[in-house]
Amino acid sequence: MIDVNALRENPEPFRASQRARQADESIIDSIIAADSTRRSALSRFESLRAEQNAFGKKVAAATGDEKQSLLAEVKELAAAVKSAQAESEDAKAEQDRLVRQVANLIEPGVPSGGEDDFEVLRHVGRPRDFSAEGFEPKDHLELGELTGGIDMERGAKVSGARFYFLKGMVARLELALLRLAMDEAISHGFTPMITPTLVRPETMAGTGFLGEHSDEIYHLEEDDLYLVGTSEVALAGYHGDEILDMSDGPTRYAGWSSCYRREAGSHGKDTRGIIRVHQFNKVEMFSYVRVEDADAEHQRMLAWEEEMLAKMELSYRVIQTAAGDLGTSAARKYDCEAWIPTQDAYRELTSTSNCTTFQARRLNIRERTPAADGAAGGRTRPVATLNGTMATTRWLVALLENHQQSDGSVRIPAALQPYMGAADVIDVQ
RNA sequence: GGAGACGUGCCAGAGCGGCCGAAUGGGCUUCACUGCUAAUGAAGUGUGGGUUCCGCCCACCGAGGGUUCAAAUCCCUCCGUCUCCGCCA
Repeated sequence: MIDVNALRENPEPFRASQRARQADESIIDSIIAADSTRRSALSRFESLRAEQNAFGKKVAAATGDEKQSLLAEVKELAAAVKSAQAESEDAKAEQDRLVRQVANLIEPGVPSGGEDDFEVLRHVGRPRDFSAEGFEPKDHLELGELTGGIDMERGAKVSGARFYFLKGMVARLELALLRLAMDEAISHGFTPMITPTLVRPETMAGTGFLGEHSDEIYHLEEDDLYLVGTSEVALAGYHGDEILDMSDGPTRYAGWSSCYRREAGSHGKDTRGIIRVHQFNKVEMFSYVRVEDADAEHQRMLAWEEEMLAKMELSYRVIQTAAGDLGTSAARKYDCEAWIPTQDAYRELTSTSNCTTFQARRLNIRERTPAADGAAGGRTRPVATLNGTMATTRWLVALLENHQQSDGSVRIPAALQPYMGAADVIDVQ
């Protein structure tokens, strides 16, 4: 959640952020009003409570008749305390309700506007020219079927639409991709993690996914558990309610997990193949850093993603998402989109977000600041969290299509070959 | 699935309904002593919030409710940990 103290001291950036996100700006003033109501209610309650506490000491010391009369006297006070407490709690709840509706304060330079207002930062590599090579590219599903590697029909039979089986060499290709991604992450200082995919409501809410996107998430009614859409959820919750030591630099985790998405509201979109599915696998980078280091870490994550794309020998572009298309938690987001020949389009393969202190505030994750000139006891403050994609099942789409050969076989990028028993091609069956 | 025990500060571990934000031990920090280390002694050492802000006040003893003038302490629910029995991998 956003920093209410900062908002109170200087509301204008928050108003501007709301405007850029095309969100409700008036809520900022509602929060300021709720905050002052809350604080005066709290003061009232606390002074009454102090009075009651003082009285309680007298009651404890007194005996006999004196005690009885004090008891009669304090009863009224107890009732007043109770109602003041209720008022104060209500005011706090109201402020909370408002504050939780506000998405993260955007970072400077994030373009205003919605989904189509992204900024293209650069293009890397050239899209492969199939007409110059003299053949028409097949799409990833056709290639997957030719190589015996993707079975959508049986996926649908067993589990329904948007489910699939990966088989044989394509299954191995996914494992190779994810293992390389993990190894790359490890080499960048990430600790490998295999995470839970079912989480409690508090964890899901903490990462900011239960807001406007809650219809995207699978919920198990019987157990009140949510299936995660990314291991980011578990990795953010991992240090919930903890005070971290950030003196040795960022704490980095690479999460490997299955991811589940309902894809509600995307009926008819990307229905062919495995580009948009209910279940896929992902290796995700997640960093806890000091606020001052957040921007630099974000740039590093983007660079690491680009390294992976380069190893996969894919051409892509890097975009910065516009404010209105950022998630609730993100203050800035970069996507890398790979060229997909049969769609004549760039499609998202990676996404890296700087969530600044937004998630950490909700999940209560702090660090101890170094004490001034060696004195004991530094203060605590929220850390920043960032996440970024190292690889996902969707990458197979780009790999299959971009590295296909005229006969429908698929070349395996050199970086993946060691993970596939040195095979260099996926043959047609 | 059945029966029971327990959840207190960085760790261990006390805690009659008011004198408990919490004994004691360890750890850690600082200081003193010592040629260095060790040992010893002294002081300090949770988090969040309010404020008339070098001080005072409020809240927090797994979480949430309740009883009471007053709850770490009593009652209920939930979460978690452990033990035993049963069952299944």
